[in-house]
Amino acid sequence: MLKTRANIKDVASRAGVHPSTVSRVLNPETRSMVSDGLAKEIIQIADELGYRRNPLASGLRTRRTFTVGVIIPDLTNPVFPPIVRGVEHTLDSEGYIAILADSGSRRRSEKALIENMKARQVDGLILAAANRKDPLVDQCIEQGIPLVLVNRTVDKHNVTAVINDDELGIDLAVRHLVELGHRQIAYVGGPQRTSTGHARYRAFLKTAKKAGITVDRDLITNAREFTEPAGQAAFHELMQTGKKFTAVLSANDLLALGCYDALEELGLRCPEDISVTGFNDMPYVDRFVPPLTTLHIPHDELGVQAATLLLERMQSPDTPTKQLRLEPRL
Amino acid sequence: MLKTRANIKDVASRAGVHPSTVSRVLNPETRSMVSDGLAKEIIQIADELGYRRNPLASGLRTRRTFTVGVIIPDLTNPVFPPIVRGVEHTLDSEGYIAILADSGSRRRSEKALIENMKARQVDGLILAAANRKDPLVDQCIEQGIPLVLVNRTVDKHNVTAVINDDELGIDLAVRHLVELGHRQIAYVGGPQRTSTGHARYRAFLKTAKKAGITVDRDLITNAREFTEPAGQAAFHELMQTGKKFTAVLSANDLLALGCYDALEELGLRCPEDISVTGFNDMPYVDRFVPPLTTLHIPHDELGVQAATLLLERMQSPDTPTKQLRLEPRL
DNA sequence: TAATAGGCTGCAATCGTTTGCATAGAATAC
DNA sequence: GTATTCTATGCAAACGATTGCAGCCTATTA
Repeated sequence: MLKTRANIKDVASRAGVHPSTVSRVLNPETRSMVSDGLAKEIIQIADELGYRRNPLASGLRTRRTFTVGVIIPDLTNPVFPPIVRGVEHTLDSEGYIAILADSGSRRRSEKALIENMKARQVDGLILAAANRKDPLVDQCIEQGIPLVLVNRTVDKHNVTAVINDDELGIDLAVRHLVELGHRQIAYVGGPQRTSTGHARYRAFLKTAKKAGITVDRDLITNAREFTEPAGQAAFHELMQTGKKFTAVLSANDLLALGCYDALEELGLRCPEDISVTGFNDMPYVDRFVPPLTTLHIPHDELGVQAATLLLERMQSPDTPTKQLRLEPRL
Repeated sequence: MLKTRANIKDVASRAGVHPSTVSRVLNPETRSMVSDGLAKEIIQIADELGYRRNPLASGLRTRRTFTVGVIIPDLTNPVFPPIVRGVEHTLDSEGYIAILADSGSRRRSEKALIENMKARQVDGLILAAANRKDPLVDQCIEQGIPLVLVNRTVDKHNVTAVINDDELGIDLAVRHLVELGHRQIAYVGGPQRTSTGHARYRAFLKTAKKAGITVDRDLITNAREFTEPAGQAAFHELMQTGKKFTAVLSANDLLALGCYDALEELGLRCPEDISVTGFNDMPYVDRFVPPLTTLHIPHDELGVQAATLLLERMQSPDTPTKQLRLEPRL
């Protein structure tokens, strides 16, 4: 029935020392300033009293909160949970906590979100929803908030980011389709304002040329969003060109599912009539009918790496920025 | 190029008043203590200076952090993201933030997690991973931390919880199967240490009896975990009894998927040989082969309600506890 | 032996707000 | 016109930690 948790003064008075001494003992950086014997004794007493440093008081003084903000566009998009989990676990192991904000598809003023995080004195920020040109990112950099992008990046290279190697991914997918004998491959891309949509699109152009297959501009379309309906619409658009194609590569699993919807509407069958390939690795895609060939992206690892890099940057904010690309596989 | 964000003193001196006056103006509770004219002026100046209250300092003094801890067992289980999102959005609209912890399937010492949250002075806690008898829950209650359970609850009724109406759900499922003509229905349940596993099990017994169908104890088995392999094993167990059944109702979608796996191994077909029904509403189950009949649980709403109740409790900690049951549908 | 260096610990200010109490002036009551 | 209530503001002490500086004591050096 403690009134309130023991504080540093309680420990100090019980040990017969000044609070500052206790503080020094409990802080790894200053631990060596106090004699071993006394230190042991203080630690013991702190344990007995169940003392825990008050992060508010500590943060107020030191301006470090051991808190990082994690902003994602939509937690129900299956891409993000594993990322967030990787981030959270990694941060936790270093004593940091994650405050999570789902900016919502409506982009519930991300600016306000970031303002809020800043006001709460987060030590760093992980952003999973950046656009290729993103004023928010610039803003963070200007203000010197340690920042790591994950999943998507921006065009500028002055930001640390952990992303999937889209070029490799598309390369794998195209080669796979070519090996299956496809020569007319259509492409359903994602929004070009995102780095993923853009990179995959360019990778497709490049790889297709390299593989020596027809690259017909009419068979390439970029959806506005990474959603099922957008994929559906895109597929119909492809059909309306009247051109023939035997396979469609889509930049994202949700788009691929949209293609399925369209196929069904048109009474076509997959893969007999047209073969569909996805990109992103939603869980359980292998159970879909028909099973979707897709690329496995190591989302967990994306999160872990992002958190690791952020920890680094928070330690020494002047480490050069870095772009990390993780390898997907079929 | 501000040295640091404006603080209350800056505002005060610019307005020619004492910091306490500024504080009062900016705090809705005490706003009325200061004259309207002055208040307006101060607000204006605060705006100009881009003043934001420092939550650390404020929290240190008031012991409120406008922060709640959200603990879930595994973010990659598709049940939880919508819950978390609902929680986060609701909290955000009231100025609270969510700090998220994924306790990990290994139950990475939840006790430590809660300790950590407590040390960080969260104003409340949302727990999605409770067991029916959960010492952690008792601990929170003892310590008087406002607490709301979501998704699962405990046996005792002295806790506020928002859960799915499992009895109704099972009832719907059983009636559905009966309408399809099934009379021998097997049941693959979940772990009995969880309220969901337990409630669904009891509901099955009750409903089956009510519906007048055979309740053969041999055709009822409870898995140890809500996982695919556990479901698979459970199904094999059912088959080994040698008893005949035409449908299996499983307490969770992952268990249902495990049943599919087992069916496939045995060369049986669904629904021709045996019909499988799930429970939980993973996204995209309708695309599985064969399509899984399952119950839709309003997970978003679960999260929203949990957050709402928690906000209530944090306002007035003595509001009586409440158990909220939301209705699922087929 | 005296002077100096170095190792430990205490002192007190500080981080930015909040809030009980005091007070000055205005308003009301008598 | 004085006494009494309000109202609106200022004062200063917390909240719980950290940290530059000062000072004491012991060990080292000349």
